[in-house]
Amino acid sequence: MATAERPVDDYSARVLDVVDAIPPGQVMSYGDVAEYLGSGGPRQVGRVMSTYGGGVAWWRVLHADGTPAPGHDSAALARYLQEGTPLRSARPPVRVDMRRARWKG
DNA sequence: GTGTTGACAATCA
DNA sequence: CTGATTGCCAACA
Repeated sequence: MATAERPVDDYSARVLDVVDAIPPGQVMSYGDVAEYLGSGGPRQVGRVMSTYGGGVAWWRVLHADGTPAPGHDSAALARYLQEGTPLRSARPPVRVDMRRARWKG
């Protein structure tokens, strides 16, 4: 086997897979991803994102109130404007219109 | 085994 | 909007 791809855990792999499946212009909250997986909780998803999130569209994963991750709100805003994500506030505090941008698998 | 912390969520003041 | 509080789950010292 020699398939030593990402030594990521099974749970982390699922989280990354879901995030990678989110289409542009759409977003999911940490709790939504956790619920989608049916295991763990929003905190586990957030922890996975902080560890392996660098390989996926982390900006498509935000808080339940539509605010992007900390330290990336500026970068995330640029992505939203580029992807055409429905924003409620186009300037800090950046807020995404979860009512429309919320994606379900 | 216990206590603290965390890219959370929801509610109340 | 800020702060406090509770619930949830896992990692870490």
